[in-house]
Amino acid sequence: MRLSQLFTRTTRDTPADETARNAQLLIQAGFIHKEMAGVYAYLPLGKMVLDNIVQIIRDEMNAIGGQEISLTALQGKDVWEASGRWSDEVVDVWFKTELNGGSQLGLAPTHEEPLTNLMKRFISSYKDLPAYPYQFQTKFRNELRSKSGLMRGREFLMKDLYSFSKDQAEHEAFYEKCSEAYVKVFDRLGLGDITYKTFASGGSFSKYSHEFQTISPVGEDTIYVHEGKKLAINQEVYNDEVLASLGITKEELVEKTAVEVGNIFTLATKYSDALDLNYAAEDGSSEKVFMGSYGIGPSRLMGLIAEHFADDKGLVWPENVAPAKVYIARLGDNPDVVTAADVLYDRLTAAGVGVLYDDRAIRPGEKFADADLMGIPKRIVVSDKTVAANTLEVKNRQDENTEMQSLDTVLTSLGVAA
RNA sequence: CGGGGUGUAGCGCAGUUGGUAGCGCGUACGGCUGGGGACCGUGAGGUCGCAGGUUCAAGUCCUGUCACCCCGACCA
Repeated sequence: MRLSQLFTRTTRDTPADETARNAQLLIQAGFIHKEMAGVYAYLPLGKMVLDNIVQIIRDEMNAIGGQEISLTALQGKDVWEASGRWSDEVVDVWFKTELNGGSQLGLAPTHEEPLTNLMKRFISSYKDLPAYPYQFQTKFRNELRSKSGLMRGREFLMKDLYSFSKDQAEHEAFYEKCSEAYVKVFDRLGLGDITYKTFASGGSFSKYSHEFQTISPVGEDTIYVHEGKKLAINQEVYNDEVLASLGITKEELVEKTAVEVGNIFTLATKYSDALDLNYAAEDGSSEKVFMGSYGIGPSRLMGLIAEHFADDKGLVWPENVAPAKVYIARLGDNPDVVTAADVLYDRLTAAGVGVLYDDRAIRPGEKFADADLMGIPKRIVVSDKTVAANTLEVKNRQDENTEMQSLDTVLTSLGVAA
């Protein structure tokens, strides 16, 4: 993308109404726009980051048999009444509204009920199981107070996968598989080193569950980490019973603050009971479907990644999620420089390498500042100097020093045939 | 939902004892400059959050209301 064409712009000042570093930087760099507290719009560069995160999750969900769907945000109350969750006393974050005729509707805060109900159309025999539908959906939760920028919104994106299994054994095998897939997701997002599978409370679903917690000073959860076993225990279930069951002593654990980036729950037959989701077993008897749910918040991850890697110059995106791999800073508009920069841009673009091409008529300092603020992994300068030497100047976002490289070397290093 | 704070140009802000609104950034045009957000000049840009009240006169005082931020409680 040519920056002369991009409609967003960076700003020097940080927004006054944000204290969360992730929101400040993302707004300053033009990645997002704040619509209201806890509600953010994604602008071109921000949408690219979000899409990259979504795609990584999609890859891994597909790899374990997930089938992508898209459920509705508008929900009738019937299915929720069946499980007892329509009541504001049970679920206190509902946004509710109604049709012209007066029928009550809710903006879905999650999707267990409607999906379970939907699956009744397709699950009638053991031959129909297991099934692993998942979606990326906007969830609406009327939080009393929203904060931390993208990390706790009233409207946010969530990947939720639901497993429908014949029995507990089949469920547990998938539960483990999904857990492994989550590890891959966080590795690919660059958070693997600081993300721990965490033993946690099952909330309204079951006694225990697992969360994936990423160590971060802006986190809202307290966890106890066991480095050797690469696992952790959430403070809410930090007790002797849990410690004993995991074969761990308190002395081996270190207290940390963390952000919940994923969770996996065993739902068992809670929803199949409530909504009568049954199947005919091999012997002809009617059995309840055994369920699980598995969530990851891509928008929260975007905020966390922004927050975690940022430095005093701005955002620093891991390569896998960056809106572009390369930032071409073209200094000046001498014909030879323009030609050299255009050639580089065209070669990379043709090869599918994401590029932000700064072809704007502004001073070099501004281009460097924007390249840093936007957090693009590799910056390549094309100028009179580089053209005269028949080279390109390359600098990685985190490095101080630059390096002169030939066009071929640059292309090869980016996986493009020279 | 309790406590505290803030709403003035696209963004960041100033505005004294009430007297009819200003600065920086950005933006338009011209000049100059050309490797870390330069500089000079000339412009455009406002329902002072909203509603009511007091007053000859309200950005400024009073009442109500909406929104935003922080701390707490709650929460993927």
